[in-house]
Amino acid sequence: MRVIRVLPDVPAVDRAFDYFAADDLPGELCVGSLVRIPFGGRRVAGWVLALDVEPPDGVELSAILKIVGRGPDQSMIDLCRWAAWRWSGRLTTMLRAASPERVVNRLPPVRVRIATGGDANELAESILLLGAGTHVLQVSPKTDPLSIVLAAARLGQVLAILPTIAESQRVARGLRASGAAVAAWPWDFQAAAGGATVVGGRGAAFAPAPELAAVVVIDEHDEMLQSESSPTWNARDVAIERARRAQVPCLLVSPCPSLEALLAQQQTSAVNSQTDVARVGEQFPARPLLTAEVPLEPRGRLSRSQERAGWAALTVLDRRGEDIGRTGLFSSRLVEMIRETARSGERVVCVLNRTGRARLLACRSCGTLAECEQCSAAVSQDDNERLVCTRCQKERPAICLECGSMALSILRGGVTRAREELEALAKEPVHAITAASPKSAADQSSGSDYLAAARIFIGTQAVLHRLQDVSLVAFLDFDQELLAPRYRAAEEALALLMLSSRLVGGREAGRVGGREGGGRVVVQTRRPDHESIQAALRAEPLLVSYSEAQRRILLGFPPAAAIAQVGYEAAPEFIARLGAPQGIDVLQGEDGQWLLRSRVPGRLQEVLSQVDRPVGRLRLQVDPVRLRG
DNA sequence: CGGACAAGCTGA
DNA sequence: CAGCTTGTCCGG
Repeated sequence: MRVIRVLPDVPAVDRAFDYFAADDLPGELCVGSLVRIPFGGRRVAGWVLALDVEPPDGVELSAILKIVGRGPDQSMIDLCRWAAWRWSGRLTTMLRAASPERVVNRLPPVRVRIATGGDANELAESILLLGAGTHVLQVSPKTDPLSIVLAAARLGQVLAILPTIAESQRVARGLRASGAAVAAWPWDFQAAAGGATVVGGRGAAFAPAPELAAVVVIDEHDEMLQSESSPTWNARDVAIERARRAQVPCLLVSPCPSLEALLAQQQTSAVNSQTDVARVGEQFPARPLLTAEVPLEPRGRLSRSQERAGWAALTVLDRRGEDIGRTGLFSSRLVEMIRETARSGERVVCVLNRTGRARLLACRSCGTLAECEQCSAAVSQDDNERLVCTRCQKERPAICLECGSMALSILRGGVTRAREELEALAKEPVHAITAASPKSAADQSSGSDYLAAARIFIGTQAVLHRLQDVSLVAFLDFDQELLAPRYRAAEEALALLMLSSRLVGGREAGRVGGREGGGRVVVQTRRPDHESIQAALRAEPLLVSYSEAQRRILLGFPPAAAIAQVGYEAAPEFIARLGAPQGIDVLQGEDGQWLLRSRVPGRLQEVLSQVDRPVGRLRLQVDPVRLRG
């Protein structure tokens, strides 16, 4: 009979309990094993956190019911603890991410089968030779991720993390073809634990890898790498920490590197020592924040000509001189380009990040802005022509609250309205695609229906992920991206232009894309000098990094500061319990949410871990991709 | 989270 | 005061 410590798989219970474990239970009992336990009158799953512990006196222990299977090992539990600390989340949430989807009973002997064939990226190979540390590799939009992963997969077991599962599966196929043993996360826990090269989405950051030789993050700037619900852990940052602990190189790959990546690269030489790998008490090594002294230079870069070749030719349509109220969303020059492209049988995609029919309306007779009768936020008009509040979702018919008039004019239109407008201008069918429209509708592989022959599409930025073989991508209102009330707006805008470059250039091996491919990206803007546009125009993404770094330092946003957003009913009580700790700024937002900010490394995490959560719904998001919501 | 139990409200 | 609702606590 042994006494073991188990963390119940109950989100609200962030505490371990001790249990007896009979010696004759079938299955192997080790740290990280998944077990079934009686808990509070129920039977729940749990993780074994420690074996042969000293039980506290005065408590009657129960016995575990069953050893279910294998789970995350000790090093992965430690990494989960770090992530729970870093993003002020619960250990349970992180352990779930690190556990197999289905029961795994036996682990195969560890045997690494490395990649031998395939076209490995030479630049990646040379950077990997530098050894342990975080290395930023700035590539071209059309650099094939597979070639990068292949370069790493020659070293041994590799962890390859990509923003989407779909793209990770493409890379997995390529890796298999070159002779590597591949584990597709989240399905192949067993193979990963057996030494296969792991390929997956952000969750793969927590896959087992006993013989880890390198970690590769593809498109490390991509927001998909961050969890949108709290804890808002970011796979890139988990990858950096994981590689540091394992003393292996971490390759952060992107055509438009994030400030987080460039900062992390700078730090590895300073922070990367064996001594701080072990956790001391509950304290973790805090990474420095961005300062003006940090050089923003990727360690690896393609030649200028190689890099430029992947960025599509960008046409900037300056609308400063125009009366937008009269000319609408489509400048005559743009309509011309759209018609011309469609006439030659090629595909056009227009991007407008506003759904529905109208996003801002005013009464035609009295001029009053249409507001929500309940919370007075601006209302938008949905496809059914009813008015919907953008804040509280309350619906009402399209009537002016002031004078009862039913004639409302659209000040800012959405995709539905723009589609009608474009169809009239282009004189050919235009297809609207939004995140809400069915996935297969625009997928040319799905069928031989009329959409396969369709040439003009319009939609929110979701279209950029839905279509292939496009010759023209047009952003109808790029200022909306540039001036979005989000602190990452400039980087996000550049990422959109990068993604568009891929779309018009294609990234298939042997296909010529980007500038040489003839595809075009067009932006309509009143801010033609904005650094995001200039960066794409000159194929020099670091232009955004330089100006962004200054702005983040000035305004106190990540990675120059740590921030946390606190919301929901329990927020006031949480803030009250927090008090006014040193090194933390507490700012109250107008929408009942609070923003916490600290410019002292690790201080925010330290303070947040000391506050005990009040009862009730609480949203606590550390360094989220987006504020508000 | 979900069950147990205690404290408060209602109705005859 | 039974019977039910609402709140708080705790689980090994």
